[in-house]
Amino acid sequence: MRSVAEDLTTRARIRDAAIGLFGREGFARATVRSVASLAGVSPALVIHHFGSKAGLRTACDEHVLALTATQGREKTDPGTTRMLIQDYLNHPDEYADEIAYIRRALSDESDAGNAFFDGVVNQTEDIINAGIQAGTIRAFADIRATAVVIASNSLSMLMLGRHLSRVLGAPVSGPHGIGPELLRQLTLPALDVYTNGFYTDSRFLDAAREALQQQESTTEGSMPRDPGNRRRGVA
Amino acid sequence: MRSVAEDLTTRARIRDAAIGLFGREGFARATVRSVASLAGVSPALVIHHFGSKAGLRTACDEHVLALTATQGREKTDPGTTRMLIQDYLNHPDEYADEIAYIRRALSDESDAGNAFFDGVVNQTEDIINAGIQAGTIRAFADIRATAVVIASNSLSMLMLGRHLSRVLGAPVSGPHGIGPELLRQLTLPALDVYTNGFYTDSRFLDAAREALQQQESTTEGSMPRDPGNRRRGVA
DNA sequence: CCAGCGACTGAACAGGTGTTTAGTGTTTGA
DNA sequence: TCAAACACTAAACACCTGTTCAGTCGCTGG
Repeated sequence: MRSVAEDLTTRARIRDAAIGLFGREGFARATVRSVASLAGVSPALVIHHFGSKAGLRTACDEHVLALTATQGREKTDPGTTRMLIQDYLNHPDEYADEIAYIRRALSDESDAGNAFFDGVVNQTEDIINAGIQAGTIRAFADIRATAVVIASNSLSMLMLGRHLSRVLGAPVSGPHGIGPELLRQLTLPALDVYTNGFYTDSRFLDAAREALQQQESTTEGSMPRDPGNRRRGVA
Repeated sequence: MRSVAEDLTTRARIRDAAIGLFGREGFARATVRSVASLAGVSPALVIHHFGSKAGLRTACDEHVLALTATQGREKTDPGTTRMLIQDYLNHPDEYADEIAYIRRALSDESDAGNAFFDGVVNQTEDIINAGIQAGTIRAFADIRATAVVIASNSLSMLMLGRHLSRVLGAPVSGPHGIGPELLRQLTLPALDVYTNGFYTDSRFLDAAREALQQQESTTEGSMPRDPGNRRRGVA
């Protein structure tokens, strides 16, 4: 849920205007002047409060990240998730700016985008582990990689929302294009694939497994196998 | 495969430099001057050849779109697809600029991005139909929506490549971040989900179906059901 | 031979950019 | 009560942007 208190500090008003504008136009195309005029202040005041345009961006990053972190907790509980989704379906516009901003952050490869993606992957991994223990989710060989695949699939709707809506003829709502009608059309097909699979049998999987093993044996040890971020990589 | 003829027209050199720069920096941040210096010419010549920066972008759009259209044909044949993938794995750098450019076009919601996405969805639909007839792919209720889901999932790797590589500790190669090691790590988990599903049974699917039917009956007829682009939407 | 044409450049232009500066009032705290 | 701190602005700054202009070079057809 979301409190709609509109008595914000000027600083906060500028920041929110920037979040909306950065999400809609991108960081490069949104100007300090446009942010200022949207917030109803002078350009100089924007700099006065945030030091520079980059500083404003950092403040936006931190704000959006803090918001999503609060909502991200306890997502392992399916009830909470459902509540969040229903809340979104009832008040799509209130989240629109932040969603669009996150999409931009993920595209621009900013630190905030990195942190957000890491968080989603870690949450997905938690959900998978909980689901395996509850017996609702299959016990995968490489849970981390599976979490990455699932997280990536989920975020594709965020990244490509406008395209999905356009192709399916659903109304393109908000700066991200994800409206209730789009969710209505995609939920069952997506869950169907996740439940019954896409292929009829394991032919493709087996072929890929063999191909990879073959390649593995020919290039043995040539890859320096960086362990990387394979758990808890949040900044 | 790809011919590596480096005796290009100046016009083509400028265009290729622009494709690389637009993909790496984005259209707004890449300047005419930077394109010119990368191509080794004066800024004025860029305008002389393409009329304006927007004209240059249009030329890049058309060029990349033409390239991908050639490669997109006959993807229904699994052999062709495999050849393309292997070709990519052997020469990842040659495609890097175009891949990054397409990623940008999909993000910026340009006409080229729209056309590209529509093409991918239509090809996916063709593949599904062929697979259903061949018995390798399940016969889905809503083939179009399923194609959208699958296409969107596939393109998520393109959109989020850098994040995927970072989280999995795979080397971030090229401006898009998709390297052979990333493919190696994700192929089996992805195919596993597509083959055996993600959930152990149809509990989630059934719950969603019921929830949607319930919602359907309460909001009956309130939605203006635009048929939209539900087939062959390429420009 | 040379007029004409296209590729190409250096310099300039107008407008937009982020940022600074000097200066408003207005609040606050001793 | 007065000075310091604050929120805020108009105007200017230096720089960067896309684009134009005048002009040079080299080639090519008559």
